[in-house]
Amino acid sequence: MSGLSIGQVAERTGLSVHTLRFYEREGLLAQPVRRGTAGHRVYNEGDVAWLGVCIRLRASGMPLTDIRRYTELVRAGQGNEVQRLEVLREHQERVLAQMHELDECLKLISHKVAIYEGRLGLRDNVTDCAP
Amino acid sequence: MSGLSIGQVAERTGLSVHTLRFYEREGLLAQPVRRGTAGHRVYNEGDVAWLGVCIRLRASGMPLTDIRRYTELVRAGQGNEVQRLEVLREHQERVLAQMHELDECLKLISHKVAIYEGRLGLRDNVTDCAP
DNA sequence: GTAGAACCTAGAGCCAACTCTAGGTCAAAC
DNA sequence: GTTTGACCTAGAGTTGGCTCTAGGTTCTAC
Repeated sequence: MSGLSIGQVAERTGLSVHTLRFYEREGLLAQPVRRGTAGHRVYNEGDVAWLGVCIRLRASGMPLTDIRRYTELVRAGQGNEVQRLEVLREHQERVLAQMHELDECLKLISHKVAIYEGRLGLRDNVTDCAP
Repeated sequence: MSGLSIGQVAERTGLSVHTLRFYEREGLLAQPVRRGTAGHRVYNEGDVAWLGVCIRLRASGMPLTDIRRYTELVRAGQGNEVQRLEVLREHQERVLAQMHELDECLKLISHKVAIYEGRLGLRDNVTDCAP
């Protein structure tokens, strides 16, 4: 069932093998990756799932250092739930702020798009305005 | 009414004077900034407004090269509305995609937050689950 | 037995987007 | 008249996050 090569994990996660090794060096893996013959990395489903979490966190702008911190807390085991919550809540705030920012930006862009569509006659009755 | 120093613009936009000069070098300003005594930059309200747009675009992840491209189109004057629309629509798509991604991430984080709150007894009836 | 593919390590390189430094000008305040 | 502060240029340095290279091993297929 388990026992994936780095290439397989790369394929499944969308990360490059380079990035997978890099993430490991950076301490983003919950457990140290096991090694098979010739020192080849052997990943399991848990690793892939954890990488999925890391990818989501990265995609939402969490810096690698924060992901590492969180990973270290998870690795340390029970007893630090308060700190984990702290990290997560902090990021949650950032994500919400970022969503709000994107929303504002979207308004601006949509407004401009409407203007240009109006100018090009693709749309009617748009009152133009600068800039 | 108009006639702002770089320092004043920095204060009003939240960008550093370094960044303002950098953005200018990078061609992000719709018009070349006028110069006053001793070659000092003199900005007007239009410049500040345009910088506001650039800031929004940056905040939503548009790379400087794309902002420059858009700026160049605007600078070139009427006749390229189709291209401007293209740039804007492309970015609009990216922003929407990014919002969707953030949404997914937020779900994940909120789920985890709920789990830890549950473990800490800050919340009831949360069914735990890995990872 | 040899060619090719997939892996390994250590470390260099790259890119975007700033950010800072050195060395200088200029005007106003003391 | 000199000090202070805000500005100037050109160019170097930094940071984060990858991405790639060189040189090597090991397994599989021909």
